[in-house]
Amino acid sequence: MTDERPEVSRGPLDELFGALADPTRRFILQRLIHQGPATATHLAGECPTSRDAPLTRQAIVKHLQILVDAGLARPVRVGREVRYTATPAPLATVVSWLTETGPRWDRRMEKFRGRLDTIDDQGTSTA
Amino acid sequence: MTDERPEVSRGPLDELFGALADPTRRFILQRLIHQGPATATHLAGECPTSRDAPLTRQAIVKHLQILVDAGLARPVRVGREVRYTATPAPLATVVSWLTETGPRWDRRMEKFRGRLDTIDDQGTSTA
DNA sequence: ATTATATGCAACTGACAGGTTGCAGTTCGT
DNA sequence: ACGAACTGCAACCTGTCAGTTGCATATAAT
Repeated sequence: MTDERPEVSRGPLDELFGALADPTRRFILQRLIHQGPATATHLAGECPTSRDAPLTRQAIVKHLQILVDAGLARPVRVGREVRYTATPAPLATVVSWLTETGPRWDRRMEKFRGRLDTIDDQGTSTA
Repeated sequence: MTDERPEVSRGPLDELFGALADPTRRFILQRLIHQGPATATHLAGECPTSRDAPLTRQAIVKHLQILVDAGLARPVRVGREVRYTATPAPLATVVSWLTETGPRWDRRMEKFRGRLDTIDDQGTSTA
């Protein structure tokens, strides 16, 4: 009982929103979802940089780690390479927060909330 | 057209997701939405801190500025005080991105996308 | 065995975010 | 007019984030 205040969130929303706050991370996530799993080395050659030089593999690795920490991706070791798979399920948490945030939104989106729970760890089968 | 690469987003999504990535900011936003407009000074006394000391007014002001920059709040001067009002309309952009991101999500959420546009624009007009 | 490819780890840099303090300028109330 | 309350601005501190480089290590192919 040392703590009786509302206590600032500190939940997964910080990691989720934080992960999505970076354009490179959003690019990677969409890339993994739409084109399937890929390795950090491979992604390094694909990510747009807004500069002329491409991003380093290590930079990508760090971004991927943040996505993994947020629960949005999962590394799978295949021989000497590590293949990252998108696991977009936690996005439902974000949508959930958004729909609970607006006053009229609540009215408008209430009926969808139940369906969002049916989203699974699909993204792309690990195979 | 000197640029033929996909060019990393750089859009409002960075500011939107970035604004929502902080628990204090989420608290303020919800506070403004649910309890109505308030001044920075007033909010300073309400925000949970996870520490024993409350946040400074200046800290709140900075948070509010970030929300304003993201289009999620709007300052209204009333005499000597500045009352901040929530303008949650841009959240539709976030939901929109989320619904366009998943493959099956698209199927599942496609029918809602049109309705999201009906959320009223209370203050997105920075111009 | 040797070489090429891919990941893992650590140190380092530059920039920005969150937060504080102090002070100056405005507006309200009496 | 005078003091109280509120906002605005600027400097400053600290930690974290994005990104890089260099090197070590593990696996695959020949």
